[in-house]
Amino acid sequence: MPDTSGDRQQCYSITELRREFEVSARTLRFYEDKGLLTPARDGQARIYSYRDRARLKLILRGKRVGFSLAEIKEILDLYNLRDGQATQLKVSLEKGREKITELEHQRRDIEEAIADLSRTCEIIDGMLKEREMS
Amino acid sequence: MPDTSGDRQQCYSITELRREFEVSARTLRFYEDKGLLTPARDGQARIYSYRDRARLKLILRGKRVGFSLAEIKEILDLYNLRDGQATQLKVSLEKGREKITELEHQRRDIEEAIADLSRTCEIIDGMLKEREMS
DNA sequence: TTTCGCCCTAACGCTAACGTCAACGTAAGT
DNA sequence: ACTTACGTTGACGTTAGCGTTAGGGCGAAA
Repeated sequence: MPDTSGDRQQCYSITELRREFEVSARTLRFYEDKGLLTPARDGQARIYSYRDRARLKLILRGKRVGFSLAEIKEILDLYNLRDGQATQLKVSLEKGREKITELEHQRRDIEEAIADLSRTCEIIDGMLKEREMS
Repeated sequence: MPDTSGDRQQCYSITELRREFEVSARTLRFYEDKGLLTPARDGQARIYSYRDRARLKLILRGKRVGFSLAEIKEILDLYNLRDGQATQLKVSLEKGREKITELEHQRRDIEEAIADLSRTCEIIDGMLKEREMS
């Protein structure tokens, strides 16, 4: 019987992580300061687990879609609920659904922006082709 | 024959605009400082045209989708090309298409974020229902 | 006339999200 | 023994995007 339990010994140093995601070490420490990441320690050195890596991924995506670090923290906390009182769970559920509708609005904004820009690009393209005629 | 040309005499004071879009007057002036808006003047007072209003709309949407004011300015400039050399037009076209692919990436990010959050919300929901059983 | 309400400029203040620099420890290669 | 690479903790600097006084003008209502 193979041991499938503690097998995920995937660990990362700070430089491994910063290279993979192209962020500075400063940034990773900053996120830790803000409670977004909580890597283990080997003496002083930080050791990032697979879960830390996953969280970082979420953080960066959150940033790309325009969330502040504070908001991202809220979202990360959502993924951390194993325990928690029922009332607390309800609050979290509420927050999660709010974020979702927020994201859906953003998606619409983005689609409109894409549509507008596409139209404009085609107009410019048209202007260029007209000039080629002359 | 009705005059369809100069008919759009739609003008807005700074307070009208700030109320409609729920931004501060300071913000509108700031955007002007940054060259994002260029309202006409009546003495010192700003007079915003219908086009200014449209630009503001674009600015705010740009912000919502995470563009910096500098990037938004670039985009706004795209909408302003009536003149311009052919080479300049090509550059603009290039920029516009870059923004579009950027936006498409963002849309994917957002869709993934929505999917993740939805799953998490359902899990939390499941946890709540389990507790109701006991 | 005084008080409103709306408008202006100029300039300092503030928060977020890091960058950057100083000063230091440790472990490995030469 | 020295350098090089990687790690650490402060702590100050920087940029963007406004907020917030401070100080004043203009026209209508009381």
